[in-house]
Amino acid sequence: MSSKKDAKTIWLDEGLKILETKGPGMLSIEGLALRAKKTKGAFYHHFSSHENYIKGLLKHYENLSTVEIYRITSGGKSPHESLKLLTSLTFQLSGGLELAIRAWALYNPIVKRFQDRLDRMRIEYMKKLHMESGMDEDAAHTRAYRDYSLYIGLMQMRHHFNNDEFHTLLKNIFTK
Amino acid sequence: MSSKKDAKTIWLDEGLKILETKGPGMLSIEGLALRAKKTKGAFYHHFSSHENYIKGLLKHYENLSTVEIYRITSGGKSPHESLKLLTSLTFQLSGGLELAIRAWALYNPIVKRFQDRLDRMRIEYMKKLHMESGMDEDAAHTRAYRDYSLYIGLMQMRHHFNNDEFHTLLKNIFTK
DNA sequence: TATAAACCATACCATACCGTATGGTATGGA
DNA sequence: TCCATACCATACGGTATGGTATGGTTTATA
Repeated sequence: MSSKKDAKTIWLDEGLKILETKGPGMLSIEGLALRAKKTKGAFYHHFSSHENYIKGLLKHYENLSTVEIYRITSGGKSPHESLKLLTSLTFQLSGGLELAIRAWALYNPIVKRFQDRLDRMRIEYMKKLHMESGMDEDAAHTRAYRDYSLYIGLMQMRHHFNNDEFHTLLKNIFTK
Repeated sequence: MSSKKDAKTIWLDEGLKILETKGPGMLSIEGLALRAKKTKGAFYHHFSSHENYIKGLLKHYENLSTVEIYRITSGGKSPHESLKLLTSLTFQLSGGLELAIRAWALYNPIVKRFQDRLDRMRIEYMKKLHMESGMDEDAAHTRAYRDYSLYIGLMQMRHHFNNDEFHTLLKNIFTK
C-alpha cells in the first residue's frame, strides 16, 4: 500500500476540491486539467468520458465519507456512545462537500440516486442505534428523521454564527 | 392593471420554471429564448446582460414568495395563530424553487446575498412571533432556528414520503 | 537493456453559449 | 401623415467546452 497517490486519484481529489469550492458546474475537463497541471489527453487516458468521471467522483466521495461511519460502528461502543460520537463528529465537519453534492443532486439523476442512497443509509443507521438503546420503532424513526433534517438545515445556516454561537445553539436545540 | 403579462414578465416567469426544473446552469439566454419562443434579440431588448437578468429574476422571485408572508402578517391574528398558519402554509409548498435557489446560492455571490437576506428575514419574523407569544429572547432565537432548519432539512427528505406519511412525521416531530 | 504498459501532450473538430450589429414590425401620439 | 417607442429576428464574432486522433515520454520489470 503505497502512500503516493496514483494518477487517477489525483484527478478525483482535484474534482472534489473544485466541487466544494466552485460547484458542479465548474467540473469541466479542461478546468480540471488546468488545476491538475495536466492536459485533456491525460484525462481521457483515465476516464472514457465526462459522465464516467462523474460516477468515479461520486464513488470516490462515498469511499471517503463512509470511512467516518465505519470508524464509529467499529469498536465495542454502546448505542448511546455511538450516537453521541456520531453527532459530535458530524457537526465538526464543514459540510461543504455535503452541501455541494446535495445541490448537485437536484438536477443530476445519477447524483440524485447516489445522494438518496446515502441519506437513507445514514437515517437507517441512526434509527437502528436509537432502537438498540430502547426506543420503539416509531419513535426511532421520528427521531432519526428529525435529527438528520436538523443537521441538513443547520448546516445551511452555519455561516450565521461563529463557532461558539453555533455550539451554543446546538446545545440548546438538542438538550431539551 | 391588465391581467396580461408584459413581455418582460414572460422572460422572468420562464426563468423561474427553468430554475426549478433544470437548475441554474440551464438559465442560458438561448435556452430561455427557445422556451419563450423568442430570440436573443428580444432578450437583449429587455435586459442589458445576463447578470442583469439574474438580478431581475431574484427580485421577481422575492416579489412572488413574500406575497405569502404578507398574507399572513396582515389581518389581526394572534402570534400563535400566525405561527400555526405560517407552519401550515410553509409545508404545503413544494419547496422546489426554494431548494433551487439555495443550491444556486452556494456558488453565486449575488444569489447568496439574496438568500441570506431572505433567511434572516424569515427567522427574525418567527422569532418576533414567538416573543410576542411570551417566549424570552433566547428561547425564541433557539426555537426559530430550530424550526427553520427543520423546514429546510425536511424539504430535502420530502420525497421519501407520500403525503400522509409526511404529515404524520411532521406531527410527530412538532408535537413533542 | 529491451519491451510493454502506463502516462501524457498537441492538434483538431463540433457544439453551445454570450454578446453585438443591424434591420424589421406594430402601435399610439403629435 | 410622420415619428418615437416598444418589440422582435437574423447573422456574426469570439470563447469555452466535450470529445477524437495521433504520437511522444516515463516507468516497471523480465
